[in-house]
Amino acid sequence: MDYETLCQDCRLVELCLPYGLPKTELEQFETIVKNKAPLLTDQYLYQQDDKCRSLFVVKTGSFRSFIYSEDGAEQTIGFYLPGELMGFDAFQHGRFTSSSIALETSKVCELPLSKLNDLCRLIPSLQSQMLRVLGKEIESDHNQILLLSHRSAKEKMATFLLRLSHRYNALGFSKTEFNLTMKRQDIANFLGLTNETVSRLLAELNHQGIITINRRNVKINNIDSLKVIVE
Amino acid sequence: MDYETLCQDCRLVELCLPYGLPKTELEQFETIVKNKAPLLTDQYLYQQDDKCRSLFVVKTGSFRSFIYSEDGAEQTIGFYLPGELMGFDAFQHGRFTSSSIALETSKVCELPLSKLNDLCRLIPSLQSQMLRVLGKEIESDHNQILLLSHRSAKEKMATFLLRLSHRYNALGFSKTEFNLTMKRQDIANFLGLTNETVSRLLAELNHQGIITINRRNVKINNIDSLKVIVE
DNA sequence: CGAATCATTGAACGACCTCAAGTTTTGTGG
DNA sequence: CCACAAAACTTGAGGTCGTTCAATGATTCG
Repeated sequence: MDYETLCQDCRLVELCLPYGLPKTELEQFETIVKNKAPLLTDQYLYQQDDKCRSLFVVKTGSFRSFIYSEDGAEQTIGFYLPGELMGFDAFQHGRFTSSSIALETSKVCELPLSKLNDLCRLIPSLQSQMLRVLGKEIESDHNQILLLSHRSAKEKMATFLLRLSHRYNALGFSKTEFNLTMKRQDIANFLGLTNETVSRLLAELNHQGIITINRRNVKINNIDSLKVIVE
Repeated sequence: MDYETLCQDCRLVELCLPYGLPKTELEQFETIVKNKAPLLTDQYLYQQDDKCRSLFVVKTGSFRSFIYSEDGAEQTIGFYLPGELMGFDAFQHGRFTSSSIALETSKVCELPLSKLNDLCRLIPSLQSQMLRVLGKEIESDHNQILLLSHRSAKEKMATFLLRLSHRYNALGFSKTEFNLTMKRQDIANFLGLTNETVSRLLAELNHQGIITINRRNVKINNIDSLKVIVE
């Protein structure tokens, strides 16, 4: 077996689906994980309406998921960092209702649904984990709804930065300095804004000294100021 | 056993969790369904941060779910009609992350989680149904994100009416005439608008003859016009 | 019947968008 | 490695849609 598929040695195991599984069951889980060739920037992991045969976990890199609305415009639904699962939206009809694209060279673990389902029946705690992760997805969508509904552009921008900071921190990276792997346009679309507005807001935060931004590199100088903006 | 708990005789069974279960398994499922006293208008089904011991299905009436954001303001997350499940957002940490309140006198079926989990292990097709319904919830949240991000107030309003029409139709009710069970304020909040804007938009649609609205009674006179607005 | 809640309507303001031009960075082929 | 084109990003000016504030009307309920 390929070294890379060993969950036991994966630094992300505590954030991932098999979190909390006893060693013997973790070993069972490892056997269903498939490797996939790394994806290059702008390469699709899956496309809307594709038949869904697997779920995917980000191992390295990052992804953007989005939906084509009826008029053909894209709507970004979310960004995925290491340890996060993608593909749940296909559970209803067996086909993906969104597309997922690599924002940089990225690796994923593939979890074939047929095997995953069988294993869930054998391992109740894996079953619970599945539901927990699904609940997390729903909660995160609710937070996004919250953000989009009644927040000013500035609040949206600050929240976006704080959430990224939080997620990178959970991954063991710096919570004050990181690189945005997505375009301004992607952020704007995700937040229900225009890229011009995003550009201006980042410039303003930069000017106020709250962040230092250079292209895609962000340094948060005053995290509390961001929190004040969000309230 | 109370008659009301018999899923076999429930007109909603095709929309509900046990959809597609063979008769013997449906009978098993029925044994875990608990009755609950009907809820009156403005009565909470559950509150944010409550420990989640059960999921709930709307049997009659309707509900509004919402989240208190940090500043204490409410954000309406969704409206629930008969056949729809509530409570999934609690899967992550075992506590509800939203509150649910009856919009009118309403009945629910209660599905105790402990028993439901056990049964899912025994009945694989129930397990699949759970995931399917969860996928539906996620897809519906994604549609809401889509709606909130880049749609004009008019598009939001038209979409809202069309979705209600569609859902009432699926329940066997008229798709052209129904009563709104929620306040203008609730609709506004749900759509990321103000109640004044909702009022004006409904008045405008009424003026154009596309709908006829009288307080909470809506008649859709020209469903195609609504679809044109949505595109 | 009176108070409270819900809904409607008007006028003015402002946040964000649109349009447009310019700058910086990235990518490609010679 | 350079030249050039394309893409990404920034910045400015003006316009618009939806909000805010305010007043009035309709309905519900004790």
